[in-house]
Amino acid sequence: MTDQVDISPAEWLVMNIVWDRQPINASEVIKALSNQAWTSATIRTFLHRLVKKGALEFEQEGNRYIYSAAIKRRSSVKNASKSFLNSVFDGQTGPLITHFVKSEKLSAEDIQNLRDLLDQKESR
Amino acid sequence: MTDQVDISPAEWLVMNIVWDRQPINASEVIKALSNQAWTSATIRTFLHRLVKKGALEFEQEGNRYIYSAAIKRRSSVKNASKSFLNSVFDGQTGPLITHFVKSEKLSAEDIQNLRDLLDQKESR
DNA sequence: CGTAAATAACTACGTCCGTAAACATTGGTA
DNA sequence: TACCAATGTTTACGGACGTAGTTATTTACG
Repeated sequence: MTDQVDISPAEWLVMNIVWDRQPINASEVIKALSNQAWTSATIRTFLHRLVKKGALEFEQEGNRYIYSAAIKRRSSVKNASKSFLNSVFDGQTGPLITHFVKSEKLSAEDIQNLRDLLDQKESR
Repeated sequence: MTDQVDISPAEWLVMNIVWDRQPINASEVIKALSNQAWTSATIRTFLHRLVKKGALEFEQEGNRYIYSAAIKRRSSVKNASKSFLNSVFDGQTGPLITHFVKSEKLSAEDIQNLRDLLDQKESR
């Protein structure tokens, strides 16, 4: 509700790093994303844009910035998930979940967690 | 694998109509999307672009086109879902499913279906 | 047959995105 | 202190996207 910042797919990778390890500086983010085929300049652009969008904030320390998230992960995930649900699955949650259960791997633990969740869900 | 056509969020709404009701002409698509705040010209642009992308094909009948999907819904959903999973949930299916189970409504039927699915999933 | 209505094709336009190079600034090191 | 390396800032660019107006074509109706 309060947030509503649009995060692009590439930017999501950056945000997830920051949410996981904030506060964090640019070179650490770059290192964490070295598996992606991006130059450091590209990642710095993403950081810059995310600050401009209001998704990140920073504190200056010497000549570098230490980034932190300025928006909540929970609500950002919620926004993005809702959009995805509505466009790809026409708002139908059942089919969406079915799809992921069917086509992705789940550990025994994941499965047990889900069973528990479904129990809770039902008993209310 | 074979497909790999990028479908934008707005285009997904169009594709879902077509997959559900093909073959279908433009004005039927427009009517089906009258809940969206789009002019008919906008929707015609989407149809046009989708043909160009190879996601739709058509047969001419008089002065109008009858559209059908040229790509499989299953694999398109799979592609889009994979991208979403990777960017927003960092590839982790468990958290993704948990999120949707927690934050969206599920009918008793949905829940039962899921339980069955989990049983199958486990026993192999 | 002429003309209006429907339909498709073409054009447009600002923004976002992925992708980065070029430039400016600052701080550490020789 | 001079200069290189790291870091941030600015600029760039083509393509996709949402959004639609304009133009051309075709068909149905009066």
